[in-house]
Formats: sequence, structure tokens, C-alpha cells
Amino acid sequence: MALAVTSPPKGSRAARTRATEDRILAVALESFGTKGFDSVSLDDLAADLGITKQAILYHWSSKRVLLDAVIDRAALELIIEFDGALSEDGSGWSRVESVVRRIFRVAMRRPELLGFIREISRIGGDASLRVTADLEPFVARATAYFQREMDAGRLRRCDPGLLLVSAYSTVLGAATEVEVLRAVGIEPTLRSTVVRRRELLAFLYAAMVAPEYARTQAPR
Amino acid sequence: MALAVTSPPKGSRAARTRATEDRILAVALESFGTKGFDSVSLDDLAADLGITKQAILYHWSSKRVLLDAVIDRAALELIIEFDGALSEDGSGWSRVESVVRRIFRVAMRRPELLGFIREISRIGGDASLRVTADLEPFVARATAYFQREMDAGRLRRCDPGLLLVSAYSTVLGAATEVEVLRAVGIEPTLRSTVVRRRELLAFLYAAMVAPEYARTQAPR
DNA sequence: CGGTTCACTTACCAAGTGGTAAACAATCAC
DNA sequence: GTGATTGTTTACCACTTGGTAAGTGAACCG
Repeated sequence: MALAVTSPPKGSRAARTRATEDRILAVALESFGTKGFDSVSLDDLAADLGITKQAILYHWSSKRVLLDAVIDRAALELIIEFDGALSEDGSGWSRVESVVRRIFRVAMRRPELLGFIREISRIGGDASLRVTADLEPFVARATAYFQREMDAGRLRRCDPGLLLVSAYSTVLGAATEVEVLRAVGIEPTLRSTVVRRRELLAFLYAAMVAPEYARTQAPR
Repeated sequence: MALAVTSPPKGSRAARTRATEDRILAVALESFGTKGFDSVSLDDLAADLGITKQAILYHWSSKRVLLDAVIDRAALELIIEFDGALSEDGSGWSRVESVVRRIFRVAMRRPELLGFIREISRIGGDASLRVTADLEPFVARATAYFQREMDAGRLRRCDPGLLLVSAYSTVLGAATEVEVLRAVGIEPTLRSTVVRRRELLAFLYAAMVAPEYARTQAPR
């Protein structure tokens, strides 16, 4: 993601500045997403980056302003990850399946990204307003897609927004709720993830696909 | 829940002590669940309670030890809320439905309880081990129930643990993921909650109930 | 009644918090 | 080259953090 610029500084001054800000945002996103906003001090961040806290405050005037920047970055990365899947070919179930696979991949490779969105929801106030606004275009596309598929009789008819929330939290839960998985005796290894994804797809398939349409298709 | 003992202290000393500890645990659970463990200082808690921070530290030797006590309390309350539904009469879908309704009720009335469990998962380490251990008996009962229902052909056959996680995170998401709901244009009012619950039940019904069995029943 | 225990407060403390001010060194414009 | 600009550091600061030590008044027990 971020171009990891190491010890010998090169490129124009502007480019190096951009690279530094990029590194800070990347580390901040990771830390905020896994440990939580309040649990990460600016000193912690700076130590991880090998710089001083005041260097961070030079680029963003306060921790809160930095958070806004991290929110924008997280939303951007999320959209990049998922919007592509929504644009892919295929209709009905196959497109839903590709989105679910995409979410799983993100949840496995970059759990902090999804964790961060949750964290922001909890902070509330301006922060969640911001992430909501950032993601609005993507949400609009997704619900519009659901609506079209329902009209075409390929998805079970229901509130498209609620369907999105249900699917979102189901996938997010199965992908990230590690402790709960452990509680039911499922160690989150790589192999079990494949099984989990398969079962979850079956769960979602049953829940979402219109039964009349399903009968005309091979279920998996 | 906690017997709210107000200004004039009465009852035996032991009883009053228990009442105080109860109040502290209740407020701590609420605060930790909504704002997060690190975001709530002992001074904040004490101020909410109208006592001093040192009074809290008298009952629990450190903030971390207090957290353990709050975990135990949260797990106990969760089990009280849900275990009853598992023991109710009825089989197959009707029992699942009653559990879902129960979770919704808890999510609406006491969002901090479910939020706290999430928070604990994120803290990780000893904390999540503890909540896992506390909830183990309940989880065991639930998965055993699913297994029986699958054997009887009333629920779609799949991994019972995964089914529990999927159902759990779906319900929890629809019930608590307020920001996401807002993002898809659903204001979490009381009336919309009823609609949401109905749609979610349909979603889960389609996902969980074995199709052969469903055909013999009135879907709702 | 008198001493002990108990629940709690007042008074602190060292470490860490977000944030400011000023010094400094590399890089840019000329 | 020279002087201004820019990114970063060193030095601070006021305040909050979790936690300790000692004191206090009421309830309990003989």
C-alpha cells in the first residue's frame, strides 16, 4: 500500500512529505483499528514510526484531526476493495458471492480495516457521520443493485437496505468475530477459514436467493 | 437489576457493601460497553457514582481486576437473558425465533451489554479467555440444540457452531450496528425496529430452516 | 461501653497524555 | 551562494491516568 520509504530519503521534498503522511496514516489506521482510538497515544504511534509525536502534529493539528484523515483513508481503501467486486460481470447470486469472497479476503488480510469501521461507529458523533458520508456512494450502488436483482426475481424480495446490513454483519461477524468463533470451538486457522466461507456462502445463499430462481440454477 | 440504594443507608453492613459493589459493576458495565474500557477512567466511573476513585479500588485492587468482575457479571446477565429462551417449549423454528426476539429485546433495552462483549473480544488476551469460559455452558447447550434439530430434519444441516456464529452476528449486527443502519438510510426508531426484526426473522428463517420441513409449516 | 473492623475519603505521586514554543537542518527559489 | 521555507526535533507544560498511604467516622462485637 504505502510506499515504504526507508532510511535514505529520496525524491522531491513534496514526494517525501506525501510518503511520510502516508506512512503515518497507515500505521494509525492499523493501530486505531486493532487497539482502539483511545488506547493508542500519539507517542505510541510516533514510536512505531521511528519519529517524534510532534512530527505527527505538524501534519495534523490534533489527534482528532488525524482521526478524520484516517477515516477518509479507511473509507477510500474499503471502496477500492469492494467497489470492484460490485462492478464485476455476472448477475444475481454470482455477484453477491464475489462480494462475499472479497470481504472475506479483506477480513483475513487486513482485519484492522474492518475493525476500524466498528471502532468509529462506537466513537459516534462527527466521526461516524464522516464515515457514513464517505461510504454513501458505495452503499447507494449496493442497494440499487439489490433492488434491481429483486425486481428481476433473482433475489428474495425484502428491504434492500436491511438485506445489506444483514449480509454485512453476517459476513463481518464470521470473518472477524474471532473470540466468538473460539467460544464455539472453531480455531481461526487458514484451513478452517475456507470451510467457514463455504458454509457462510451456503447460509447467505439460502437466505438471499429467491427460491423460484434457485430451482433453475445449480445451488453451488 | 441493582437495588438502587440512595442517600439514607440501611440494611446490614454486608448488605450495603454488596449493594455498593453492585452499583459500581452496573455503572462500569454500562460505561465500558458504550465507551470502551480504555476510554473510561476510574475517576469518570467514580464521578458517575458520586464516590471517589479510591472507593472503587478498595473493592477491586486494580482497574484490570474490576474488568474481570464486570466480565463475569456481563456473562451472567447474558446467560440469564438467553438461557431461558433456550429452555422454552416449542421446537425447530419457533424456539430459534424466540431466541432471536430475546436478543433483539436485549439489544434495544441494554445495548451496552452486547457492546461490552464486543469490546472484550477486542481487548483480547485474558479478558476474552474469561468471557469465553463464562459463556461456554450456554454455547454448548445452544450448539447441542442445533445439532438435535438438524438430526430431526427441522434445520438445514450444517456446522452447528458456525450456524450459531452466523445467526449471532447477523442478529447482533442488525440490532446494534446503528451507524451502518443509518448509512443505508434506516433511522433506528422504535417503529423501524419492529420492521427490522420481522425482516431479519424472514432472513434467518430462509437461511436456517430445512426446505423440506418448511413446506410442511406456515412460514410465519 | 470500648476497641476493632470496615467502608470510604483526603492527600499524594510517578508516569503518561495531548499540545505549544522554539531551535535546527535540509531543501528550495533566486 | 544566500535567504526563506519546510519538515522535524528538543524542551516544556498543564492535566489526567492508575495506584499508594494514611486518616476518619460509623457499624459491629465482646
